[in-house]
Amino acid sequence: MATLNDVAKLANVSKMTVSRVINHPDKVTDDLKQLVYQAMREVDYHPNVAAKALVNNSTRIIKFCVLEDIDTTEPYYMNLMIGIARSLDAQQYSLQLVTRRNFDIGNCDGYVITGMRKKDFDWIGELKKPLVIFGENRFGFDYVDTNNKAGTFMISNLALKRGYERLIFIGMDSRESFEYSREAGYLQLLQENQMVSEIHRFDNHSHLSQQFVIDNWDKFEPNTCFICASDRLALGAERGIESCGGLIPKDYGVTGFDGVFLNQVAFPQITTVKQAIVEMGMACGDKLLDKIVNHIQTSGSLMFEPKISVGGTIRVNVK
Amino acid sequence: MATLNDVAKLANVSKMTVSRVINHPDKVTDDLKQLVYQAMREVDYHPNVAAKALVNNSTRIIKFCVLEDIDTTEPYYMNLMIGIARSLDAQQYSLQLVTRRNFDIGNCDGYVITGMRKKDFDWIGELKKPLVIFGENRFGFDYVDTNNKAGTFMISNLALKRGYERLIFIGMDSRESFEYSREAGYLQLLQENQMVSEIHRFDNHSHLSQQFVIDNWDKFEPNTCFICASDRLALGAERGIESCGGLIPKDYGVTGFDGVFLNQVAFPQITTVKQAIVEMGMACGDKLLDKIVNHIQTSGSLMFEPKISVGGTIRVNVK
DNA sequence: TTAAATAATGTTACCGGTAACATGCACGAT
DNA sequence: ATCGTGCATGTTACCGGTAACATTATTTAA
Repeated sequence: MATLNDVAKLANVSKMTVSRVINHPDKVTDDLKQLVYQAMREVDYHPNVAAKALVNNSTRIIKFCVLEDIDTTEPYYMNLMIGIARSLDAQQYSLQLVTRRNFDIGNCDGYVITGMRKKDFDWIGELKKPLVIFGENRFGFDYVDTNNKAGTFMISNLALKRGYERLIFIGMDSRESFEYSREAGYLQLLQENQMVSEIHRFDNHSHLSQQFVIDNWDKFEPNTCFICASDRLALGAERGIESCGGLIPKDYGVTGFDGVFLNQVAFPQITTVKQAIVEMGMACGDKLLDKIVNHIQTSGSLMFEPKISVGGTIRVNVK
Repeated sequence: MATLNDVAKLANVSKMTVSRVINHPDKVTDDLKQLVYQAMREVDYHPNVAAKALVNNSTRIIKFCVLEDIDTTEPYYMNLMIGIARSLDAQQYSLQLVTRRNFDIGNCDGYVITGMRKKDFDWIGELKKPLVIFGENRFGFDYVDTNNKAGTFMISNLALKRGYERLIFIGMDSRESFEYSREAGYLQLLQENQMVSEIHRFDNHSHLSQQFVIDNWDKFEPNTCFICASDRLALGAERGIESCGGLIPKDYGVTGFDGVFLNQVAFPQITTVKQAIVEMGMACGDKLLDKIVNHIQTSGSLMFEPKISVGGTIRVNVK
């Protein structure tokens, strides 16, 4: 690999001038810059990341910390990682995947943390390196997330427009911010339309929502739509309805939330709120690097507007 | 952060002695070793990875390259990554996720490559850094994989033991090594039992196997089991059978392959060949680091024996 | 006209490790 | 007693960058 020195010799200048061309180009004359650029191209110069890291006392490593149980979340986080990695690569940072188990092992320059719960507030606050949280939170940490409230509002509205008269919310049994926001979107729509709300909550497993639908089947009149807080719950609801002989989407509607993988393997595919996960991953990376490079303490949060992904679980036209 | 020098001063020795205690402990007397260890503990010494990387002309970065389209494979690879990351972390290496797009950007010390197809043989052969392929191949690259043949043999045998009289294989329409091996396991069992084989191949999408079952429903007599080369195909077959009114597992059986996620979201859950993916990921990491650290050219391949994950798509007892 | 300010480039030292060589000391053979 | 030998430890230089300071050339102000 060619080094600064190689470039310097070829261009007949000192290492320092080459370094300046890269880092402080305004302090070098245009003539020299051209010379140096030319030499860099000739020897195919790429900076040595380790040397930079050493002199800057940095590691060029970003830890991506997944605090949730990985197996409940796999497909989702893979996309997020791809986004983060894409952003970091561009600036020669590399991504390290950690969990609660091995969080402390080894050094890094910053963190992207996801799956944070209330109880994590304390130790995360103690961290000395910049961080970005993936997932809304009310503790003041910078975060990136989907606009959860807008998502459920939007899809509840769609269900209403398609003629379902009763909207029942099936939420996640966790007192976390994103869940509140999703419920809030549903509630807002119902209030605006003077409808009666009904919310049930379960752990995020399809068999629980499925069982719920089966157990209460006699209470659900045709023309009901289940607004679910996750595709997993929607999948269960869909199965429950089908096993009770309900017709989807004619008599019963189901909507999900996430739009990663599960909505597609369901049959019929779930009409869901699709999050722009790869893009959010890139935003996490960009935001974090910005904080690291420019020594910014707080840079505010970022909400991505979700889109509706059309499947076959709600009617295409008004009944 | 404490450095070698800090430790050295505290222990009243030179940097070099401390370095030797770490890297060549046999060249230092026991007394000094104790002294140095004590000092290291006192200042909480952790080696500076960047400095090591600089002097060894290494990067401490391993690229994990997914050559397949990520969206068809998400849940699978997330687990693999977790395994790889776990292995690398222990030795202070960090993992970089790359795809075809950004493969060349930035330096590294080695590669774990997955989703390799025949056409990739050439350029992978040109790589100058150590590599491990995830997924069997017949080009001589070291690999880690499940024993695919044993897997389909095992599960076909189970179907047979449970009394299904006809076994139909639904494979993937790709002329890759792992597919051949999976078919081979099936074929071997059928030959040993003097049964007639029947193989169909599709792209790895559930709706294709589903459509196939529906289109040919009249040809499938009760007591048939579909041995599928992936959980995705199995999911489709399961749906096809159900939509035609076939009873699972009473009259029809379905088996899958992979045991990651999809088999669990199916209903009933798919009886499948479960791969030990996290462990294989760790093996990839360990193998690669071994090659890097010890300058080994070729270290042979590694086959993991799969296990059967029992779901509800084949009978529990003989009919 | 000349001293002082300013801009462009070069020199040196350092980041935290490690290899290679240098030193000093104990011990056995002569 | 003398010398070589081997072992334990220390010194030096270097990996590839960058900050801080030094030097030189060019302007500007008095």
